[in-house]
Amino acid sequence: MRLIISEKANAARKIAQFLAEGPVKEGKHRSVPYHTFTWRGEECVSVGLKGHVLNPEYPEEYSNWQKVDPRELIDARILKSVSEKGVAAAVRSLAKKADRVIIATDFDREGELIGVEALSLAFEANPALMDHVERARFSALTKGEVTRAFENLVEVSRELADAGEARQDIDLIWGATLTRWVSRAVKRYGSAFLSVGRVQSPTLVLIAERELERRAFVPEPYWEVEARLQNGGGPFVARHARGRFKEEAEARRALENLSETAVVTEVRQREATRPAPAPFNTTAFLTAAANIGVSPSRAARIAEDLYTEGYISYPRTDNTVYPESLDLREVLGFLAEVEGVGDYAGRLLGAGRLTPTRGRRQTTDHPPIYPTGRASRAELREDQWKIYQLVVRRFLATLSGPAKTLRTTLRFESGGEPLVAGGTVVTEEGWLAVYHYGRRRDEELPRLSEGDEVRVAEAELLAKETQPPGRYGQGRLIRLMEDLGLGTKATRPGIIQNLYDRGYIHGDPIVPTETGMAVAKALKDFASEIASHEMTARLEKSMDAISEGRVSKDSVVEESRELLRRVYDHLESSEEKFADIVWNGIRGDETLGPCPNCGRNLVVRRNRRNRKRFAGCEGYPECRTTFPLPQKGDIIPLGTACEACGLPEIKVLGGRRPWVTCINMDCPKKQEQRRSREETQAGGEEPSEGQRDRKRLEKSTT
DNA sequence: GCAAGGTC
Repeated sequence: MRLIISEKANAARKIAQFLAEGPVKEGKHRSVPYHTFTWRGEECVSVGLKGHVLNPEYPEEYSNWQKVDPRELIDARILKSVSEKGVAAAVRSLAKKADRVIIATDFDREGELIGVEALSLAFEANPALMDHVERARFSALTKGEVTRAFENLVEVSRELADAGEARQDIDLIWGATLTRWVSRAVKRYGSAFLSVGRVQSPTLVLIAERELERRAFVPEPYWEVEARLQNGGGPFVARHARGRFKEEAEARRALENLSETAVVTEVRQREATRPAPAPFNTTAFLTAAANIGVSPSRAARIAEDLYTEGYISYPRTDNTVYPESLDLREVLGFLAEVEGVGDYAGRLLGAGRLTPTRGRRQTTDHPPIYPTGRASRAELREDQWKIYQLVVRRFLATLSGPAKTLRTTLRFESGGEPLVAGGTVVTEEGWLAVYHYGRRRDEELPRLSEGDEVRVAEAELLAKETQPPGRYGQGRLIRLMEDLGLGTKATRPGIIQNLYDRGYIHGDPIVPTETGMAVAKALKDFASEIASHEMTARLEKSMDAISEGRVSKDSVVEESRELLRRVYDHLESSEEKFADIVWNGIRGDETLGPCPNCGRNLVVRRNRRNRKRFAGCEGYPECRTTFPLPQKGDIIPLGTACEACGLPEIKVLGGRRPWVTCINMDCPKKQEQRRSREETQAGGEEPSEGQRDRKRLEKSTT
């Protein structure tokens, strides 16, 4: 029997269907499905893994963080433990009955490594297989590609797998060694540990540096002159053509010069075409999801569910060009019955030739993300429906014509001052009709011609300030990581989520905590190698060299160890400074704001006996001011004061969603909210946000 | 209680 091993259940099933001469028999080893069929007169069994089935880890004797010197991890042996017990058992069991094995995992570095991992399980069960291994390399899960690959079997590439293994080892060695060193230096044990890694640390540094830019930013004041003009119809807004005035006096003079009327001096119209968007690859999908308020990690999770339920295609792809083999009309056929887009899909079907847009990147491993099945709102959860709609609408947009817009610019003269008004309207909807996300409202301007006179109904001076660069949203960060080669399409959402879970960042757009800022700074100062995205770039080059047989895996890993030893030495010699930086950050996250009684800081403290936390004055015992704090969830000091009582405000993470409150249980605002709750409760209505906050504060402090 | 990479 020939055993065919692929990377995932779905691929195993499809391979069986494509190759089978006759029926495919379904079987199961415990819960792992496999497929038996005949190919070229020979019995074959196709089984799918679950990605990596082995995980690198250190031997048991290194498991104590306090007792083991982290330096030992640099040279410690690395074991591979089975991480998917069920799958491993199925592979071993099937291997016993096999006389040949074909590796059919994904055609990339990790795929080759996953194949080699599976082989180690197969050989364990049946050593005779060692001389009977072949590799099927296909880059698309289509009948044509798969049959071609199986008719042209090649050898497993030990070099390619080695490249993957070098990546694994280096990530574990650096990650584990530095995570433990930092956690020890700062004395953060248990769940409070501080993590460090090749991808997460440079990502944290990106966020921290943006925050530093914001802090260093000096806002400059400027003034604008805005006028409300009217010509019979509704009023519209025009601004002084100079835009930003740096001097208030100049702006005021311009404002005062304006007369009661303005005369049109120029009417300009410009047409523009907005081409339909390219098909979804993972990054574009995650970014679009983030823009409609679904975090990348949640979007990835939901897409995975929709994929396994058959609603959308495989969600991890770099491809932005639909393959020839994709039957666009068939997809439109079932979309014609989907709520909200049915009519649109029907019209596309009836309109004749379909010309989908194409993105820059064309790969053949997977198609771009597109809908594969009809769904109704009733059968999906609300967030699943939102994501399904996004994929469906994107697909329809890629088959639609461009949108056309008309930009009108009106110039006026009033009391010798030039004014300008602009507005854009959509003249031809095209794809915008179905893909409405982030669509701007039309800005209508009245139809005016040169020489027309309008009334200046109102004019005012606006005092503004230049703004610092914005914080990264999660979608923006995903794109930035891709540009810098950090992480992969499959891991980026998780990496970002980790930064949240470790207490390095919060909010969206992303705000680093003081601890996150401090860890980023300390790593940059004393272990700059792990703080830069260039480590990944160099690793990629080394991995190419390994896979091309130019260098050995061992020499690359050894060289990396050597570098880490030097980094480690430097860290050890700067341990105090390193720890001080991070402690300062941690203290920053525990500083809530000024004490109302003495002006010193209120900080998060714990009761010695019951370990419960509270806000206490750092002037203790001179000042004995305290306030209760919620016991559950992380507390983020906001640095703001409650407008009602003046006490510090905090954000509490954990629970279903973060909530913001001041630390004062007797705040007049809360009392006000409690009163209105009593009133509305009499009327049988929902309690408001503030009342729930009060309840939570009370509950968590008792 | 370490990382990052697959996949559910």
